[in-house]
Amino acid sequence: MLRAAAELFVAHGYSATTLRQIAESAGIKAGSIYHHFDSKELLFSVVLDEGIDVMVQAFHTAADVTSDAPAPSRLLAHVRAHLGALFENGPFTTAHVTSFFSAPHTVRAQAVTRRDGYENLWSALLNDLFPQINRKDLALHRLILFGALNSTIEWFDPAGNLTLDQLAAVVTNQFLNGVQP
Amino acid sequence: MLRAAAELFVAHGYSATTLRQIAESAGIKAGSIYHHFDSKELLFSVVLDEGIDVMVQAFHTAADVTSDAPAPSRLLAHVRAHLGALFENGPFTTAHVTSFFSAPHTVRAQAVTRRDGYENLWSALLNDLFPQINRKDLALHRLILFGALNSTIEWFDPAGNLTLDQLAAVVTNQFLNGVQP
DNA sequence: GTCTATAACATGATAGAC
DNA sequence: GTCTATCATGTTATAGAC
Repeated sequence: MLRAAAELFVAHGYSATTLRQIAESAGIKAGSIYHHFDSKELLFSVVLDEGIDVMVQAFHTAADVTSDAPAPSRLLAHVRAHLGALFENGPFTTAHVTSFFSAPHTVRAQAVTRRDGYENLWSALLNDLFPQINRKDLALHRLILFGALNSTIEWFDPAGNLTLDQLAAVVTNQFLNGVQP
Repeated sequence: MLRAAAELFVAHGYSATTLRQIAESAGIKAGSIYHHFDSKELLFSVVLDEGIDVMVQAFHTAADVTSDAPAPSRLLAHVRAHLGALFENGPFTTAHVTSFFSAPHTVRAQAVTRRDGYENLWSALLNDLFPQINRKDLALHRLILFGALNSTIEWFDPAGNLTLDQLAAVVTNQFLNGVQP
């Protein structure tokens, strides 16, 4: 049922998604939702939290596998992990990208706070990979990278010609070397 | 009043914004809106169209000014123009980024169609600037760049230490050369 | 061109039976 | 844990006076 809710939130945004739709998609009636969640806002909060968990877990898996690899390989693994969290691990992570602006302010504020942990993981990683670049610049580069990664859900089609591995390679290479061939 | 509507759509998303809010913010009553627009969807459509106009106009201005400059300067001018459309020219362009996913499918489909024109301008520009790179790769690089540019509205503060000119320079340099210092 | 009033309906949430 | 009501309210949209 959390999954059903997340899918609808992703598809229509927070306020356009009704509890009746969620209930129907989960095979129950609307009133029954309140036995599990005290409010619609709280339900959405749980969906977002789940999304963060998926991303954090993907990050740590990538970190374990590539801890002693060269910098470009490590970066590629983490880019691939983030994209995997978006495209392969359900609608929870995607909700952060599509439904964030349609959520009430209180929910947004909570989500931002919880996302900090994940973003700090990335900051530490980049500082570790590129010790010669100062941290302020690196923080900007991270935001640019995040923007590029998250916006892929607006145009990337996992069933298309380009695979996720290839997409990760393109984004990583663009991040490291720019467009110059 | 279009401006008031756009600001509210940006702040709360499509469906969380009510006609009463828009009317109040415009200094009239809700019923009066229907003398100007036939429906809420149509009102939002007009807001989005206005946003595209702003972006296209910014593009052409940048093109006129830098038509015979070297490639990096031309790219920088266009990046700056796009960011200017987002941060300096009102809430119409921003609506495309923040309120897109909370809008009804019909409105989304229209917006996508209308945005094609603007995206084609960019495709032509990049093909012109980087003739040595094949067009398929360049199309991917454009999508990555767009993602980075549009997502700046989630974190960039025009009143902060970093200026728009500096932001444009950082993004352009990252796009051309990557993070390596 | 704006107002008031209202129709017609959808929404989040609650109460109590089973 | 799910159901069937139902409440109270808010929503888009319309009709007609001014």
